[in-house]
Amino acid sequence: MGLAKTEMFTDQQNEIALFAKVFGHPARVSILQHLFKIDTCVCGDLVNEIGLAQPTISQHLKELKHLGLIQGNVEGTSVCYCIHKENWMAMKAIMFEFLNQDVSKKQDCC
Amino acid sequence: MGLAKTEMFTDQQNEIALFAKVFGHPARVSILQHLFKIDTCVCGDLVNEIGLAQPTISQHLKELKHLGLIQGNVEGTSVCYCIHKENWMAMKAIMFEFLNQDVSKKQDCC
DNA sequence: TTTATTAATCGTAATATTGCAATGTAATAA
DNA sequence: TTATTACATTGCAATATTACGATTAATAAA
Repeated sequence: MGLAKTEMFTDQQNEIALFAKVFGHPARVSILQHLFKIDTCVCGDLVNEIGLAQPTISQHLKELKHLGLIQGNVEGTSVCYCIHKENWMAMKAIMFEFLNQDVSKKQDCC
Repeated sequence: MGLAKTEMFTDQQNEIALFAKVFGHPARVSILQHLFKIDTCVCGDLVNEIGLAQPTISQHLKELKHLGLIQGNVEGTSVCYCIHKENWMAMKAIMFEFLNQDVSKKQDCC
């Protein structure tokens, strides 16, 4: 049905999935890496940096913003984007907890 | 077009996106958490554990296996699944590098 | 005001994902 | 041999995602 049955999972599981999903496209990974690489915020050159059309980039930015991972401020006719530090760190903590489950104590089964 | 233009991104960006995408569904998050929680491998009870139909679980397992994050061994009529330790740790290193970019030195712009 | 610039939104086509009923397959049990 | 059990595969309907042309909105520059 193309529709995840979120109601049968915990809030934590759904939250992990939401964050992961936003990283599940290379364009958004690229946007975030670029925002990290440059030391200030980006005002508009993301379209040149990445090779996708402006509406496509705008859509990806919207999704990142919707999850709170980036923030955008209007600066004249352009918009300045940067990582939302606090929310990024909060997301990181959630993802780390999931990824960091200790695998070493598991016995070799199978 | 519903089709990611992977050729315009780096291998690293595409790899991060692939791993993230597989975590982008709560059922797969739930499956992985269950495999971590129990100390041995799971022989079949994932369908009871999670409330989805058997073909649906089977499909999610297939995707996890395809990325190498889990392994499954036939054990009579049932199949035993567990985390693939080595591949999990390799994936973790890649995801950590992406998530762990230092946010503290960025100035407040915007 | 007119024109340019920048980015968001709308509409739409192409493709992907999710979920499950039905069916297939392989191993075991009776 | 004939169930039975456990899981995989197939096929399909419903929904989601991706990408972009066209348009709109807002501000800046002329």
